[in-house]
Amino acid sequence: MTAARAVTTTPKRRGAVSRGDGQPPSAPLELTLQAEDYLKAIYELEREGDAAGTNALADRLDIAAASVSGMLQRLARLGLVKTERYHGTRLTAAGRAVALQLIRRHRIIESYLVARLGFAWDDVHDEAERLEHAASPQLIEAMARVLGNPTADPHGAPIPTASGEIAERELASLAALDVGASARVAGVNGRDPRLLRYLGERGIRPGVKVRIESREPFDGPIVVTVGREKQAISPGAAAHVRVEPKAP
Amino acid sequence: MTAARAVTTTPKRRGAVSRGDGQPPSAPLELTLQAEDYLKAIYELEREGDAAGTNALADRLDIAAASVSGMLQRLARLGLVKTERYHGTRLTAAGRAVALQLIRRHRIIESYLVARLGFAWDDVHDEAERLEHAASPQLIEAMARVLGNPTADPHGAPIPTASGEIAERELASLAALDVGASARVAGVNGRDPRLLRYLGERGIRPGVKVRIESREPFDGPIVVTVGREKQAISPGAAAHVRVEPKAP
DNA sequence: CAGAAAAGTTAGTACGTACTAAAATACGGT
DNA sequence: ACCGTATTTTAGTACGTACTAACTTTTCTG
Repeated sequence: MTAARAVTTTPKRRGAVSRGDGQPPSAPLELTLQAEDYLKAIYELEREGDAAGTNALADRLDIAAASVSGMLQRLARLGLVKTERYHGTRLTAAGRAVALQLIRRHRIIESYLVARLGFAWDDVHDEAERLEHAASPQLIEAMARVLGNPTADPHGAPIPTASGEIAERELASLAALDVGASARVAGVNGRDPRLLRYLGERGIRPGVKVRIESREPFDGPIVVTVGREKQAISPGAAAHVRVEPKAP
Repeated sequence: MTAARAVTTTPKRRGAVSRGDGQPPSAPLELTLQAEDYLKAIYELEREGDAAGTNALADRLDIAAASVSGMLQRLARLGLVKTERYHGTRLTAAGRAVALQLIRRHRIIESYLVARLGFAWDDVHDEAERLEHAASPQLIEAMARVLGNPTADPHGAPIPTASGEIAERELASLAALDVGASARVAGVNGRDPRLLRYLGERGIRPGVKVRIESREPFDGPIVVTVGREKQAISPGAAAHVRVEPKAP
């Protein structure tokens, strides 16, 4: 068969996940599931430090750094991020709005699964991770309504409002507290259900009071009092526990 | 920069939507969202006639016929369909199993949205269409449990069991009934919410008894008695109403 | 401050999924 | 049996997203 030139004649929009939220006035802004994941990850990394580094992103998303570079350029083209060549990436206002909506979806879904469908708090992350890309705003708001518009998810993380405001508290990591300090557990970061279960079994859950008893050198265990029991946990695990420091 | 040969070194699996149902023993079988949509559409077309034609599929999925051809070859490679060149496509047993699981997901989600989240029966299709690809088996079974394992969705369509059995009833189209015949509405086919709402407003809903009063020639309206009122509807709309014929 | 290590980018490739245009096949009616 | 139309497939292209390899830039350390 001989050559046939394909004359590009405005094909229709493809690849993006339509969530059926018809916004006729202005921007359609349909993002792919992957793009959404990047934005959320950038948001989180920005919160944990400064601009999100390419390798850190690659690590978190389990994607090769080179691929991340490429995607960041695409997101920059869409006006969702601002990348400073060789110096990390930040969300623009538009990008942050998308990320916050995703986080709202995620946390409401987690809350709903635990409250209404009998899921364990340590077993909802992956489910929410998938559903957050598929759920329409109507579904999310219906879930929120049924739950009485919760303000925190089962891990203690605050839920952004529908208009994208989030009550970020000043939190420290359990691993960073001094010996003798007391704190209230605000939440537990982390995607790994085993870690969540492990901590949960030791009583480390949102709302619980803890006190640092001692810490061993050379990355040794941290001993904390939880309720009336003492628990020795690794600094690695403790790093995922977000706490609200208290006066002794 | 000079040429660099990319040496293919077994990259990791990509593109498919992992639903987190870890089946370590045999087949992973992770399908993309699109592949799943094709399988469902083929299932439906097979039920409405014989092998699914490429154009019919293209029509239903709103995709160019050429693209459908390509995808069918991929699905055939995966052993999910059997295509007889130029003569339509059928699901294999494996393909049918996937389609039935999707239909189960879809119908349970629809049921749940109506029963627990205040959605209107004519407004759940699109939401379910997206969620069915993201929901894990655990979520689906949790929803089913909460609802008491329903056997039909809000449109009256039967829900396949978790093991893939479906109670397909012998149904006729309202458009095909003779004048004077009575029937019970079993369900309404269709993705178009306007049609569903239109019919619903006229009392045509699953479970309702109808009687054909008259039909006009040249594709004219069909007059049916619904409850104690007479309604004149177009044959096009009537064709979407599935009924269980009854003795007069 | 130089050189090594770390971090990031570019180049080239692959695959899934879509498109248009054009060719091939099948089918119904004269 | 033939011809035109409908259906389907192939050819060629595009784009998003991923990969590895190789290169560049920045940062850290002796």
